[in-house]
Amino acid sequence: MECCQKDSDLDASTSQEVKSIIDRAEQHCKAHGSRLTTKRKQILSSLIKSGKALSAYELIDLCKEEFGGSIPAMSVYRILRFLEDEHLVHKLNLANKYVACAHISCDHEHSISQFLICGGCNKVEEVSIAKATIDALQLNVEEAGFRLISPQLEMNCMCNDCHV
Amino acid sequence: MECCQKDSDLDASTSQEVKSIIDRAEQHCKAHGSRLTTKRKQILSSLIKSGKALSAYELIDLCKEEFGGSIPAMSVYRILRFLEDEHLVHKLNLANKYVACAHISCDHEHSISQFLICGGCNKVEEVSIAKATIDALQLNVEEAGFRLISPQLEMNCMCNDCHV
DNA sequence: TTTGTAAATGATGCATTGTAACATTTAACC
DNA sequence: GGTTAAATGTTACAATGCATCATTTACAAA
Repeated sequence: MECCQKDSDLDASTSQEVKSIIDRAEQHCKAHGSRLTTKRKQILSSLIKSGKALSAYELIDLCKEEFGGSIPAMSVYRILRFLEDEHLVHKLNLANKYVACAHISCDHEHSISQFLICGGCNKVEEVSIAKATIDALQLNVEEAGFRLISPQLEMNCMCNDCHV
Repeated sequence: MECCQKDSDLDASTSQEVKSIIDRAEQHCKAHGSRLTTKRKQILSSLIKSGKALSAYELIDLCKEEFGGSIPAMSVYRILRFLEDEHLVHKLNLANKYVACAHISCDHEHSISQFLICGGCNKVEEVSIAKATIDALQLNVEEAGFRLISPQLEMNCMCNDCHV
């Protein structure tokens, strides 16, 4: 799991890093027979650059700032769903916001993640969970007569920067 | 933890059981210097009877059906916040819905819960989590430089009744 | 090149959710 | 009763998300 450790010093990736991730995402899409179009790239790179969880409407504003043309809300939602289907973006249901997957440049399929969402600045950390922990939660689910649908864990937190 | 096991056969509580829980909730409020008013009782008992997660607007409809008078949306939201503050109701942020706390009739303060939300029928099971599991998740949080705000876990599931 | 087809995006409108701001009613206490 | 604070009602509105249909774009076959 060393392949995808984040640099701990900076959240905003350099433009070079972003470009490299986007390239990687494009390869990924090609391999799946789908296309990473211009608008889709804009949305994805805005998400990557921000390093935060953003709502659909925040993304609209950000893309307008950065790329000029305004993308209608409907398109943003469709694009976000596309990116989700391609596993390039995660939807955080707790906050109704979206984050770029932290593992786009990794080769391996990543497992169940725990998303730590800062209530102050919306920064999101995507950390992996020990299998034993997952198993324990899963056991609770089965004992209650339920089946897990979306095993991603989301927790409301405060990052150390925001915490006073 | 045997005190608050749910009957596994039926979700809808009998009117007698509901009344007893409401009485208990009223005592709880009195002890805190707050009042469980008629409307608040209506909302709470609707939640208890349903045994499901309900949205604010679903609660409006349900209360109108059951008690006649219609409660305005604004009031429902205020009442839900009150009940939350009194720990009689949990807000499920994943679904933007509300459930009655499963431990109103218990004496002990209950610990961190894992909420299993059925995407089919909105039935909710509130199960407790082993301390070791909580610790493992908490450790992830701290290692990432975050602090937990609301440790309640919510997971999208399907109950066996809904799963085909 | 052209043309046909499906994918992608744009535009419009609407249902739902949640809350702000102010008005009114109710409960409790002197 | 009269006073005061809590609780509830009323109105209006902002934000979110999506359904629906219109238009544009990309790509392949003729």
